[in-house]
Amino acid sequence: MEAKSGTLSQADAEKLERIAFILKTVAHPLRLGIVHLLEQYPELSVSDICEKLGSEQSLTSHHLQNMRLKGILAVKRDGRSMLYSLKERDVSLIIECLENCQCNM
Amino acid sequence: MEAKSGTLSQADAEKLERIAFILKTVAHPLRLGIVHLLEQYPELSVSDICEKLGSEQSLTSHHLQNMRLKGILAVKRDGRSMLYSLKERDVSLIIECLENCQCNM
DNA sequence: GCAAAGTATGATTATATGTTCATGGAAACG
DNA sequence: CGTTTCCATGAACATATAATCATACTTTGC
Repeated sequence: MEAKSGTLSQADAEKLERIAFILKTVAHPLRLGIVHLLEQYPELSVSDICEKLGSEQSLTSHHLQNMRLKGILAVKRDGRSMLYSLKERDVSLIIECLENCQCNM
Repeated sequence: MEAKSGTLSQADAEKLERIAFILKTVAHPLRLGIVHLLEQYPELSVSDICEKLGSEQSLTSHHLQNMRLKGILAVKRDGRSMLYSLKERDVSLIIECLENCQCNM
C-alpha cells in the first residue's frame, strides 16, 4: 500500500477489489465450511461434504458451482462422484490465515 | 473444529457463522479500504477517509454506518467531525492476518 | 442568528444473493 | 436395458446489497 496522502493508486484499488472478491466468495457459512473441509482433505465428493456439514445436496451443489465459477475450486469426475478441491493458492493462504488467527476456526 | 465423521457441532456451526459474518461485513472494496486505513490510523474522520480513498461522502458514510451497526467500528464526535475507529479485536486480527498473507494488501 | 463545514439519513432503483423444489443427466450395477 | 446413485441445473421467489440523490442535522465562527 502506498503511503501518499492523495487517493489510492490504481494498483492498490485493484488489490482491494481482488481481496474483496475472494472474501465475498467465501463469506458464507456453508462456503466457509466447504473451504475449511477442503483444507483438511485434498479432495471430497459432494456427498462427503453434505454428510460432513449436514447440508442439503442441491444447495451444496449450488455453492460448489458458485465457487468453481469464481475460480477458487477445481472439480474432476471419479466414477459417479465429483471430486472438489481448492484451486488457487491465494485462497488457501487467506483461509490458512483465518485459521491461524486467534479467532481460529 | 471437531474431527468426528458426522455433522458439525453447534459450536462449530456458530463459529462459521461468526467468521462469515465478519468476512461479509468487510468483503467490499470500499469497506476493505476503510478498515485497512483504520489499521494504520487509530481514528479518522469521514472526510479524511473520503480524501484518502477518493470516495464520495454519502456512500462512504453509508458504509461506515453499515460497519458501525454491525459492531466492527466505533465513532465519537470531535467538533463537527466524526472520528471512526476499529472496535473489535477479532476484526483487527482477521485484517492483520490478511495483511500478512502472501496476498498482502 | 446566519452561513458554512462536516455528516447522516431516507427514498429510490438496480442488481445480486440465497434458498427451495422439481427435474434432468451421467455413470454403475444388476 | 432398467434402476439406482450421485450430482447439476433452471425456475421461481424472497431478501439483501449497492449506489445515487436530495435533504436534513449539528457544530462552529462570524
